[in-house]
Amino acid sequence: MKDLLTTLKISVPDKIFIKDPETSKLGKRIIENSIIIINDIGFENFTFKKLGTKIGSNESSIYRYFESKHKLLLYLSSWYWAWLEYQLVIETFSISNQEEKLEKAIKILTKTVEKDSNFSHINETILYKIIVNESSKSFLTKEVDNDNKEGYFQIYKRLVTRLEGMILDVNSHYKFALSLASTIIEGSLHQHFLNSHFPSITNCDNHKTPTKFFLNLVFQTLNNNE
Amino acid sequence: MKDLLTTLKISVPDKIFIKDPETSKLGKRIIENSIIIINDIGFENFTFKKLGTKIGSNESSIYRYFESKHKLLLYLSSWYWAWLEYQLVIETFSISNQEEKLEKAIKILTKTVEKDSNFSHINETILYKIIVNESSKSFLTKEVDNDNKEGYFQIYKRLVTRLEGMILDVNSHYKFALSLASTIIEGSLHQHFLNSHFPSITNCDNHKTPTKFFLNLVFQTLNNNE
DNA sequence: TTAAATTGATAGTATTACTATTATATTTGC
DNA sequence: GCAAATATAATAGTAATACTATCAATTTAA
Repeated sequence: MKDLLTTLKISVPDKIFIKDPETSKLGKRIIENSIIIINDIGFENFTFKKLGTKIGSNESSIYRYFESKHKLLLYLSSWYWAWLEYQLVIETFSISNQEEKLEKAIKILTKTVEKDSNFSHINETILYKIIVNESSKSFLTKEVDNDNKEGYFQIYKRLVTRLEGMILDVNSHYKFALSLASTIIEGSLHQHFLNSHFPSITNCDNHKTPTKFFLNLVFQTLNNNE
Repeated sequence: MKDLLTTLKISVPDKIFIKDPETSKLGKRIIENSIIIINDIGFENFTFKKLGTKIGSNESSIYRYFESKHKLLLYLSSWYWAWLEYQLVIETFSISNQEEKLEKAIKILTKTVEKDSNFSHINETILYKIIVNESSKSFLTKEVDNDNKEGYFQIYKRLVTRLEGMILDVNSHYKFALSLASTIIEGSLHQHFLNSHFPSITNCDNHKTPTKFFLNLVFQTLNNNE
């Protein structure tokens, strides 16, 4: 897996950026350090000026890569979902038993990202924290329909429909496969968030993981619909 | 129900505001019109200046009620959850059958708010849209732990634990009652959002409602855990 | 009716989220 | 190895945001 990722490039819809940050040293520093700063101070407090200062570069140079910090967030989100999708496809590819395949998929999609794979300038552990805390802001805007039309959420949507397919392969009669798939993916982020900030309204912790919660939820539901 | 609400006051943690908007005409106009503007232009584009212009009042006067627009969002969220909690308690109070009670609770918590009750200056239908689109932003911040300590999320958390109680009354062996409760409440908002903006990743629509999805999910799960 | 409280008007500040211009490096193609 | 193209840096500027402060005018309550 790791080896494959050193040669393969995660690719993000190219309308998201003005200039592909993967094509230059500065671009990579922008991505690497924006992840660190957003995690440190939050997306609202993050500015291109602060990023410029941190990387010893100029605000105006960053604007040549991304037209706004919102686009940068879209980029980071897309990158993360592409990275997860990649793992999902590789790690479930050879599993022929459908239940086993779905189980593996849910494990991948609901786990905490704890180890940085170190194959690039992107620290996936920190990026995962940003996804938990900030990624909803990429679509909870007045521009969401326009952004969607531009294709900025295609990877995320493709991931949901992949999971839907696996759900239907286990039970083709189930009527809410898409809703269940989207609930697993968003709900898992939410349970991780609650574990960190509102432990009184989740059962999830290091032992009772979101993975266990969703595995139980999904299989009890699928095993008992028609 | 409606009659009761004309005499009862929905109460919100009082540290959220500087001056209680319910105690004056201006305060009520602030609440009434902030809901309208936030729904129109989104929370990011909403400012106290724009609100002041709309209600023919001064920016500085609004600051005497809320120290920031974030506090106003916390107020609106708390108000909404208190309003929902009120309905939940009243409408499930006299149901003795536990399954029936939980069913009723899920129906209340996952339904689309479509009719304005008209008992006050607050339009619940529009407020509901704000909850769907903006309420996550009330806790997805760097200040969340502090805000939580101040008690700003107490009504929301109480609502989740009420639902947890009802889940446990149906199946006391189930290990994820809190996580299921929080998933129902947040997940339902998310499915409504997807229905409006990303219909390709949800099965939910006017006929296949989030209510049906969650009712099926919850009862299949609870009926098959120990 | 007088004081207290509320609201309005105006001004001011630091920061944000950019755009524009010009100068200086760096890379590349021949 | 050098010119041309491209990328980056520096500086300046703008309208808007998210406030705070002050003081005057108005309303309300004792």
